[in-house]
Amino acid sequence: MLHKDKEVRIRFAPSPTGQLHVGSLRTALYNYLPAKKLGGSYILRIEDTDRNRFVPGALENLIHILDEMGVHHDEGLFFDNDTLTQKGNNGPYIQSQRLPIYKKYVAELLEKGKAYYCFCSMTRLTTLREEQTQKKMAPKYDKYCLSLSHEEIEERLTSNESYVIRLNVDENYGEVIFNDLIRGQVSIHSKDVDDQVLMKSDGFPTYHLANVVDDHLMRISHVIRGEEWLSSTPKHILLYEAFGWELPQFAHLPLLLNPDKSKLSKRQGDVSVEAYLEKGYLKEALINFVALLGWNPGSGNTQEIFTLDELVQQFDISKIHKAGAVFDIKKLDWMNAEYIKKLTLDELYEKAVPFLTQKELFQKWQMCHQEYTQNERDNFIKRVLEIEQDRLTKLSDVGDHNLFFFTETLTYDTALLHWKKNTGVETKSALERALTFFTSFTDNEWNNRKALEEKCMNEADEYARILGGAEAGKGRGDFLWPVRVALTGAERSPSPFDVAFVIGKEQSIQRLTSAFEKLN
RNA sequence: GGCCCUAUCGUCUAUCGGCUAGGACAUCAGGUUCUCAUCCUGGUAAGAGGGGUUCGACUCCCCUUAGGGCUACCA
Repeated sequence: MLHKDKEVRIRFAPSPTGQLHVGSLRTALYNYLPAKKLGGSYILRIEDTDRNRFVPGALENLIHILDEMGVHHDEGLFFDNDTLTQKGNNGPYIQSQRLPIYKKYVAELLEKGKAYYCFCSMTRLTTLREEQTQKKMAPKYDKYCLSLSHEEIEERLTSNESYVIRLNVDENYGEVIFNDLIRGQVSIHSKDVDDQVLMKSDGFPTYHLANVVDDHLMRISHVIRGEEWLSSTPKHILLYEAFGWELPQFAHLPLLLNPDKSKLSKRQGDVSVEAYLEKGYLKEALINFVALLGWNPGSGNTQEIFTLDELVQQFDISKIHKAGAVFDIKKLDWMNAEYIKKLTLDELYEKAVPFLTQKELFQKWQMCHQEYTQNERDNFIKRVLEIEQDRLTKLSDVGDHNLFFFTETLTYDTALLHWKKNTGVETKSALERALTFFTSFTDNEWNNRKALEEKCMNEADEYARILGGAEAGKGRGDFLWPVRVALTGAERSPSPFDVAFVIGKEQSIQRLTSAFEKLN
């Protein structure tokens, strides 16, 4: 099926209209993966033929974000050191710089009678469409200008009349049949194919012309794009045939969907890669997640977590699905948490600090601890992260679950200090005991999380034993619960020894003292 | 309206004629545990409907239904 004898050259050809859509990221990936898997080239071409949709900076942003996501192209348009450059022998790789090429090929079409001038006004086209829809017919151009004489065309051209150039579709051609790598044989009758505009009145080509010309000239072997292009593929095939060019392999990808199954849109949540990155999703998780929306290795392979390299190794176009896939943020959350758990502390630190430092709770903490050196500050952050790592869904969640790390004035109901149905007398003695216990620590011991935990658990057991142990219905909780609440003021939190480890000896003793005094 | 595509748990999916329909997320229950999170165990949950073909259909064919895409001098 795949032309193994032919050089594999696969392109991703986005329009720079703003931020990178997650659907586009997946399309990019589904082009990149087979290109790499088959040992071919992955090319980035920019399709900027719509001047009305020009967005300043969008092009640079597009290239930058693709690069940041790790989907690197071998050929095409690059953005190095703030300047646009092109790499490869098939350029330019931006369509607005290829206008003379399209002119040349459209002239060839004109000459062959496969295309024709059209001078119809917008109002004529609009009324034509209205009439057709009223008669419940499919809106289609009526070939009105096809019958224009050479003289008349010349005359109108010289008088600078506005015109477009249309594809001359032969209604009697019959079924246009093609074999889609994902959908199998697809056929659409030529009578249902419109005389598509190929060259707009502003001299720019439409997608259809530019795409076909460029794919041929750039020797693209596989055209892998969204399903929205499926119904215009016959136009493209007719163009390839008009030029006498060999067809590439086509593969039309299923769409990404909203929870209500409509096409993924901004109305129902974030759609840009940038937005997800800003929300604290890791690029690796995003790539992994999006890759699995419409593809999986199949045949009993239940692997869910993939690196980019593993995706390249295992990818197979024939295993791409036909049906659209709902973008389920819950599964992305799970996957992101998995990736966060796998990070080393240093990696987590590097990725999470930007999120933490922009938080008010952290800024306030920093104000209160201006005496801290950079080292002491980093040390504190790393301790926080060490404890939070298993509790994070997104990087932006850092600190949110454990506010008591950052504030020294705890407000809580004294009743919370008592574990279950404790009398309060025991709570007080537990706090008293914890106070002497923590005071006995050296700084060195305090900095060792494992040792701190071990000693703390021993102390809890010892305390439970003194109270009478299991026989008396007493346990570790009689010690650990009040200590934890004293340190956090919260009903839910990490273990007391973990909290103590983060906030330090001095602060721990201070909080225990304060709790103890509350009980008087 | 026309043309085209699609259809397995709520969601992502395995299955390429033999199925007690498997996995993951979510959800529920239990365990570990001072609480939370992590972790471990288990449960609920699916082949849109109707016809064929076949010894046998989730798998192949047809119809219906539902959803989606396209229907621009946008991509």
